[in-house]
Amino acid sequence: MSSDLHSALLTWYQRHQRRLPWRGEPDPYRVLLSEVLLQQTRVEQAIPYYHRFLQRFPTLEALAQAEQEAVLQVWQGCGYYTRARNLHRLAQQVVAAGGVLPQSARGLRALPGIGPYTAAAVASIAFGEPAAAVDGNVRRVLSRLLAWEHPTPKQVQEAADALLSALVQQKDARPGDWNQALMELGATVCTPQNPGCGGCPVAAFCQGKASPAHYPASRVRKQKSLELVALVLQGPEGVYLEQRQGPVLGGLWGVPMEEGPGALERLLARFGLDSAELVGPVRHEFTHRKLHIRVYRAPWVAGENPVRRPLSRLDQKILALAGASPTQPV
DNA sequence: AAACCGGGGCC
DNA sequence: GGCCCAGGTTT
Repeated sequence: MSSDLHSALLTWYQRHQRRLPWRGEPDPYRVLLSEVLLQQTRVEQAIPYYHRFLQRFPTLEALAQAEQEAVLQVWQGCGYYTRARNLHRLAQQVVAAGGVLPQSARGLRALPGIGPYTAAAVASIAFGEPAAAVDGNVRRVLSRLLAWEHPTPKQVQEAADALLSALVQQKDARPGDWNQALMELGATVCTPQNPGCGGCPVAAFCQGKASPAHYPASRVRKQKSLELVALVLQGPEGVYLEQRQGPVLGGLWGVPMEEGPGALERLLARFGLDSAELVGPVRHEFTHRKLHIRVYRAPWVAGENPVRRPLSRLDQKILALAGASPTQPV
């Protein structure tokens, strides 16, 4: 009964899986890198960063020896920059402890930036451990299979564990393939909108196919508006940049920015300026923030070429508007 | 449990 | 404009 579901999905996966750069890679470091890049990031967006990152940091040892700023430079534009900082820390910890990645989900889970999903994904894909990896795809696929509208994380994990346990009963079970098959189904067939139930290999087992849009119920997200002022200081050598601190874009560089009433006055006071020229507005959205930035420009005595620093998309927009975009060195 | 953390593609 | 992505950490 249940093994029909397993064989149907695994057979489908053998035939329909996408060719991805990290598929079939034996190097656990590459598997780990791919999984970290794929955290809340679409496959198509992650692929170029995967190649860039490996070209610059081919091994865990190379990554461990790098400066954090160099790591962020490669990660620039990919978002969720704590991933890059944590992966860097992870490399340094593992190399300091002998240079070998833990091979169990439990051991991996203890490393920075590795949560339950990534630990299970790497342990199963790189080391064959039967650990159920539950991501957004698996949550959606199982919610629909079982017609669960409001599944708790625990419920989903237990359902995934049960399915994997049933698979492991069989001979030559490959937990990594099973996890990837579930995720591949969610990414290409059992999609959030307009799922392709007609071509689904497990439609016969699905209790939610009559109304897949009901499962699971979408989450509520609030987006707050924020008023900001940015100051682009232009000197003979380039633009004044500072390293951002704190949780938002931490570790990246950018132009001075202030929030709320009196933001411009505070910025001018910081640099002892009387006035600055209004260049224009920049709008930028994060998942939970809608930023409205008034960009000002003023001459300054010192600055640098922004191409040498890791910048967020937000600061790239600001610099572009101010006519101070990064220029490649000749 | 809920909030917070980027950027992007699709409808 | 809404949705959500091969999630993790903090509160």
